[in-house]
Amino acid sequence: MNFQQLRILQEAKRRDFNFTEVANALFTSQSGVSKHIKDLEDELGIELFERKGKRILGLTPPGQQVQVFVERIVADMQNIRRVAENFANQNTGQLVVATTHTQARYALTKVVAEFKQRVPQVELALQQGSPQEIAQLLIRGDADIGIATERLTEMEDLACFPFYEWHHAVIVPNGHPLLQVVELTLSEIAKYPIVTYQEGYTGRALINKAFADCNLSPHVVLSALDADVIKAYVELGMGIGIVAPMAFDAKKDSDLKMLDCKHLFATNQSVIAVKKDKYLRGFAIELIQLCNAGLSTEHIRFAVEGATN
Amino acid sequence: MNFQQLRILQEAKRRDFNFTEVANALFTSQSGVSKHIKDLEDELGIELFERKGKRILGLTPPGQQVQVFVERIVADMQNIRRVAENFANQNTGQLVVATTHTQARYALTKVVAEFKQRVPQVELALQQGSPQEIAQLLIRGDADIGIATERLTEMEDLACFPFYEWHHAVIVPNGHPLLQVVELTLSEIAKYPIVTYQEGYTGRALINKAFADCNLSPHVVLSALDADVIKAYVELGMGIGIVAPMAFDAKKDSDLKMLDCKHLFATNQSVIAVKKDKYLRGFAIELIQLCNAGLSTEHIRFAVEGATN
DNA sequence: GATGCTTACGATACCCGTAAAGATA
DNA sequence: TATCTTTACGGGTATCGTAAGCATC
Repeated sequence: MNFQQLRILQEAKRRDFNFTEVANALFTSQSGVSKHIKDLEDELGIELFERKGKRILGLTPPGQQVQVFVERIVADMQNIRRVAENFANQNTGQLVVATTHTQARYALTKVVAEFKQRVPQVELALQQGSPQEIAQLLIRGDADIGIATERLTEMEDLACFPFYEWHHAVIVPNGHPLLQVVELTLSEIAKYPIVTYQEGYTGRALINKAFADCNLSPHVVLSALDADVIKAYVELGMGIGIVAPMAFDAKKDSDLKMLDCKHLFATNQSVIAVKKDKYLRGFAIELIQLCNAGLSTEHIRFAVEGATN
Repeated sequence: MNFQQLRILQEAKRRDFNFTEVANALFTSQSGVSKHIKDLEDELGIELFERKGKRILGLTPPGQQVQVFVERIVADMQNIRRVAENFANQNTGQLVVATTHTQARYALTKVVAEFKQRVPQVELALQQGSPQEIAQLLIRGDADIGIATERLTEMEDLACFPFYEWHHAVIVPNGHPLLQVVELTLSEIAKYPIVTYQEGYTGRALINKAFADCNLSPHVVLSALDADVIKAYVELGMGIGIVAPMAFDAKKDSDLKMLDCKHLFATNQSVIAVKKDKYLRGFAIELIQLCNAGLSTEHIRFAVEGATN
C-alpha cells in the first residue's frame, strides 16, 4: 500500500471511475493507474471496483468502506504539508476563499484589503460559486475557507463561525409610488413585479418564506445571481428589487432609493465555514479573525481540529 | 512522502527517539531510518526532530503537530487492512481483548465460550493488564477491545459501552465473628484487618472512598491483583477480604462465606471500551454484543466511527 | 470503430542494507 | 571508549511510461 494508490482510489471516485481521466488528473499513465489498483486489490485480497469485463462500474461494498479512510488519509497528508509550509514560510502561500458574489463584492472588500496589507505575500484566490458549490469545494479540500449566507451550517463536515447578520432591503427607482407608503408591508411590496436573487443565493429562501408565511405569491419577473444585475434591471423599470443592503451605495446608485425592511424579512446569518479536521495555516486564521474579531485562535483551532475527538 | 517514513516517525516517538531501536522495531536498518527522516525533512522543508549535533532530543514544534496527523494516517491504514480482512475472510482473524484479571477470570468466561462457539476460527487473545495499561494498549492500537471497571470512561479517545454493574462483597473464613453481626456496617468491617485489591484495580478506589466518607481508616494488611490471591490469604486467616462477588463460588470456596454489602459500597460499572475511529471487524462487534445484548451493530459503529464528524 | 482497461517490457529512480566516518556522553 | 547518527555506495526492486492486446459500447 502506498500513497499513490490511495490518491488513485480517491481520484477514481471523483472522476466517475474513468481510469484514463484519473491518469491525466494525476499526471501519470493509464497503465500505471490500472496496475496500482490491481496491486492494491491483490494486497488487500478483495476487489475494490465493481467490474463488468473490462468496464468499471463503481465501488464494491468493501471498496466504499475503504474509500472513507482513503479520503481521510489523503486529507491528512495535505494537513502535514500545510503544517510544514506554515513553519517553513510563515506568511507565504496560497489561500483559497470560496464565496458568493455578494460576499466577494461587498462584505469582503475591507477584509481582503486589510488581509493583503498584513500578509502581502499570500496569494489570495476568491473562488466564486453557489453555496452548494462552496460546500463541495470545502469538503473536497479545494478551498480553505468558505463564506456564504446559506446552507453551510447544515453540513455535518463543516465547522462554522458567525460573520455578520443582515436583512434584505427593497430598492426602487426614484419617484416610485412605494416611496410614498408610510408603513411598508409585504402585501404592499407584492403588488409590484419583483427582481431578486436566484434560488439558493443570498437568502432567497428567506424571501420566499416571508411571502409564503403571509400567503402572498409575489410576481418575480427576473431572478439573478448578483445585486449588480438586479439593480440594473430595477433602473430599467422592470420592477422593484429585493437585495442585500450592503449592495446599495447611495452615491453610485443615485437613480435608486433603498427602503429599509428589517421588520419584514427574517435575519440572514452570513457564516465563515471550514472543513473539519483541516489544518489551518496561520494566515487562514488571520483572515477568519478579520471577519470576526471576537474569535480567538484557540477557539477556531478547537472547533476545526478538536472535533476529531 | 511515503508510508514507511510516517511509520518511522510514529515509532521514533514511541521509542524515545532512538533510531537504532526504531530500525529494529520496523525490521530495517539504522541508516535507512536516518535517511528516510532526512528525506522527509527535506521534502517538507522543516526539521521534525530537535537535534544537538548528532543526538536526537525530541520533536520540534512543527514535528509535534505533524505527529498528530501521522498517528491518524497509520491508524487509518490499519483500518483499511481490517476492512479488507473483514470481507476477505469473514470469520477468521485475530481479536485482542485487553482486560483485567477479574474480568478475564470471572465475567468473561461465558462470553468467551459463546464467542468461540460462534466463530471458532478467530484467534482470541486475552491480554491482561491494569486499567491504565489497557487504555494504553487500546490507544496505541495494540488491542481491539478493552474491558475493565475503572478509568476507561474518562479517556477522551475511547468509546465506552456499559457491560454490567456490581458491588463489592466481604468474604470471611467460616466461623468469623462478622457472621453474627445482624446489620453490617463499614465501621464494623474496619475493625478487622483487610485483604483486598491493589490501587487502580477492580474498583479499589471506591472501597477507599467508602471508608474515607465515613472517616474510617481501615487496616489493609495485604493488597493483591486478583481475588484468587485475596481468597487464599483470607483462608489463611490474615484478615477479611473485600472482593468482587463474581469471584466467590459457594461450592469451591467452602471454607469461606460471602457477606452482601450492596448498601455499603458504591456501584461499580464495568465497561467495554474501543478506540474511537477504529474500524471494528464483524466478530469484534459480535463479542461486544455478547457482553451487552442491548447494543445494536449500528449503535456501536456510530459511537466508534461516527465520532469522526 | 472508438473508447477504455489490461498486460508486457524496458528504463529509470527509489529503497534498502553494509560499511565507514563523525559526533556525543 | 561505547553508543548512536550521518554519509557514502552498490545491489535489488518497484515504479513509470510506451506500446501492444483486447473487451465493451
